[in-house]
Amino acid sequence: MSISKTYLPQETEEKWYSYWLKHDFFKSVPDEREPYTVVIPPPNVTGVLHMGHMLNNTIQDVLVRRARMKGKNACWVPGTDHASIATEAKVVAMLKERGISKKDLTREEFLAYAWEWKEKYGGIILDQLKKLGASCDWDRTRFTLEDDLSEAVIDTFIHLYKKGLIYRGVRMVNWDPQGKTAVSDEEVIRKEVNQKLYYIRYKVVSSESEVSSPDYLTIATTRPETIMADAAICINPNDERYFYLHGKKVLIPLINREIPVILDEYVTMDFGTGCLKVTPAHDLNDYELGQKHNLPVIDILNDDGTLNEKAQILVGEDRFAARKKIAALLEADGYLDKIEDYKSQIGFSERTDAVIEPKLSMQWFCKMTEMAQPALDYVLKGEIKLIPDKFTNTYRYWMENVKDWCISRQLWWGQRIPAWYLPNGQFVIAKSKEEAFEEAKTKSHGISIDELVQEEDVVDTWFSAWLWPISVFDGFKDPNNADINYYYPTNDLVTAPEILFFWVARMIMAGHEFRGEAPFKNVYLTGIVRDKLGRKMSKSLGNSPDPLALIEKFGADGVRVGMLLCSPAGNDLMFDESYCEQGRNFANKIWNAFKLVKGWEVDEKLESANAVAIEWFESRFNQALTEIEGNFTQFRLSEALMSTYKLVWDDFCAWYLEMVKPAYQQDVEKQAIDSETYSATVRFFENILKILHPFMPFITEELWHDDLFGARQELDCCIVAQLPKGGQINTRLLDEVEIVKQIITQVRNIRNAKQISPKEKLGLSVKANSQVDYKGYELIITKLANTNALDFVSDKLAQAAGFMVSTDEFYVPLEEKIDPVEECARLQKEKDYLTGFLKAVNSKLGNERFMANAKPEIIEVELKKKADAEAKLNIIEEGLTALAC
RNA sequence: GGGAGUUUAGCUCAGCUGGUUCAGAGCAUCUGCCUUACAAGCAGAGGGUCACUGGUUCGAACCCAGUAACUCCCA
Repeated sequence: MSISKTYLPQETEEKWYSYWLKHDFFKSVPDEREPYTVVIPPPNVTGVLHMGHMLNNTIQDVLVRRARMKGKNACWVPGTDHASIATEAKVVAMLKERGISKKDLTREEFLAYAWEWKEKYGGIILDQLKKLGASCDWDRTRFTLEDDLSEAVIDTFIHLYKKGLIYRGVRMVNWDPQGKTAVSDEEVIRKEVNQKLYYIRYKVVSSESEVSSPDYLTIATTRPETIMADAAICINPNDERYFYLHGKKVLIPLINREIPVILDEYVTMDFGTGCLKVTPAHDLNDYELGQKHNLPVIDILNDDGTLNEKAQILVGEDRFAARKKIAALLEADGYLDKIEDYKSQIGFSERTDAVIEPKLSMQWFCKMTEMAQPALDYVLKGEIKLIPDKFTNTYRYWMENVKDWCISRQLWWGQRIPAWYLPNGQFVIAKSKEEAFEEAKTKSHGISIDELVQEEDVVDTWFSAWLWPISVFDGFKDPNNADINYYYPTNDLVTAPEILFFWVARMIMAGHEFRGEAPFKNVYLTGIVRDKLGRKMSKSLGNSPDPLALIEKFGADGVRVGMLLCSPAGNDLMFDESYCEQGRNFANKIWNAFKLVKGWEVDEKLESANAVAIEWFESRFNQALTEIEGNFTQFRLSEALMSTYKLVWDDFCAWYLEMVKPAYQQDVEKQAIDSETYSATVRFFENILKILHPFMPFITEELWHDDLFGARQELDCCIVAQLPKGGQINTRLLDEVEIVKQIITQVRNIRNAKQISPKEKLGLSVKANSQVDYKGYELIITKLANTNALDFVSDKLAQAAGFMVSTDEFYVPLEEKIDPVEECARLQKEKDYLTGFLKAVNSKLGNERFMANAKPEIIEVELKKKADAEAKLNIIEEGLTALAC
């Protein structure tokens, strides 16, 4: 291995990913080990990798790799989602470019194009994940629209229908006039929009005798184009202004249709004019009001959002064009009172961005209440943990107020609903036309199979996604197969909080319904990746970096570290390239530490001089191991990474390696080192590679195979190495080394302040008052602070820069005179601080209520504080006296 | 309109049961260094009214009430 000056990711990533694949390290088959299972949240099959995926999959890969290195049988199942609306929209757009309209195609022809599209673009996102280092078992790659998974969808549909949980009904749905399909509430994005409020006069129909009251009323609406669908005008029965309207009828302007005035307290008296036009076909609240008052439903819109013949006027116009035109018509005929600006929330389709139209239509629904209860219980009882747990509240609220799920979509790209209609309008639910025919015969004698017509609609994409943790293991086709029995329930699910409800919650329902068991144990909810300014990264804003370009620039390891550094659990993360830069720099640091060790040559004749340093790092490593383990248990991944980062950079590189590295020898190619230090360092390095591997798989695998670590068997790889087990932690040693570090820092400080070169050796005298045996640390101190051997003294040194660490006094003799005034000031400052500190401690200890209420260990701490401060203060006093300040 | 969350250094965040030597990291900043692993680096330093106001407590970044700003969810 040639050692370049910096780490070059491009040269290693491809090599090792292929190597891992070739040796089936990602592959999992059931065995006697404990399984660790993760199913990927399947990305859209036609999508490309964005920063959200990067974060999500980095986290999954870290968890999976760590589990693998803990001896578990790790299985990460990849796959893609057919994403019916999004994909169909893309296919329609592609066809349009080729001059083909969906309208002119049969279902089969369209699907052929769609599959062609899928084959062409379907694998892209998975290939991108490989660049990131994702250790998925690619042999298990599934697709939500493949035959087996589709069959599972149909079977569950039939199962739920038979159980009475699926029904067909007329409902007000969110209609996307551009996609020409119903979309779920979750796929509607509400945005505040500037609108106009039109005040329109309706003529009151009156008998000739009454002329005392105004002969019209005024309503306010944002949707004048729907007046032709009005079924009534509603007023609040308590509204004194309108008592005269009770029992009256009015005429709809322009078309002069007569509609009644109805009374309902639903109407807010102080909004608009207090008169509400009731349009049951085009507004959810109006629909409910209409049901209550038995009003007719007049739907004046076509599926594409144009007006139909029921509107009588402006037939064929788009709803927005019609709005403008009707305003002009009303104006011309004197029906338009005024127009005001008005802000309100409007729903937009998540997929097509079209304004959602509330529309009554016949749809298929899945009842939720019954399934929601057990799904809620899993979370409330803690059998499924949401991380962070603040989401538990939101989850509960949603599950307690769950609405039936509209599962039909007016699309072709998806699983077609297994309903067959008879000529008489009845339908049967069956897996195949033949089975449907058998059942149809019992309903309608003499029917022929050709008369059966299958439902045109497909099911909502989530109706296949909710089965994912079961269907990827063929749990429907073969409910007792070895895989499902072994891997299910899975362990951790890593996903975005945005889909907690329409995916996670429903998977829990499906898990309970079809397996009687929750589908996973932990749900780790990542934040949304935002840019530095806090804006969500999106294609339209153009603020999302290209993930592959980032990998190109900083290396996959660097990007993985970068993603994790800024990703506290559940909080959004403000992504910035500089995090990846930090990741890259870290990789480079590891690389260079390796270069240092690589440059050593064992000299058997040398005595080991580093026993203390070795024992210290061993303890420090074991301590960090415990911290890291704790962080992982709590899913604090960025903290686990930070602990690892500091262990490697600070403790290993900045302290340990500096302590043990051979002093510079001129004209020597390889630095000589004793065998004990060498083997300990190599062992430490190997352990460091192990704990780094889940975060930085490529560089660690690369270094793992260097002959520094001896000859490796073909299958002896870092990816399957077992994480080091914790060992002894010598806390006294750890504490004392902290003191030693302070001494070194203080000496370096003096150097800095006095502008003395690091190359110049200094003297160092110790007046030890504590129990610390500095003799044992002498080598470390003299080496890192570049001083002569310690001079143990019993008196203060004049003509020296002094400092205190704990209660011990240190002096660095200097040639230049120490300014006694300056020295006095330094001591005085320290004395002032300690006096104040001591005062606070004493007042605490003198407080009866503190002594009565505080826990004994707290009091003990305070007593120790007091003793330490007093001891230190004494020494300072002595110093002050000696200087005669 | 209802609900949830957030607010700690220039930035991103820790701070776990209210109690260790005046609140901690990382990055950024400043100063000095191209010191034979690393300038993608080394050594050192500075930086805080813990959003605000009150309360509880011997003791509050932490508990309670209110206020403000921001974010998200639901209508």
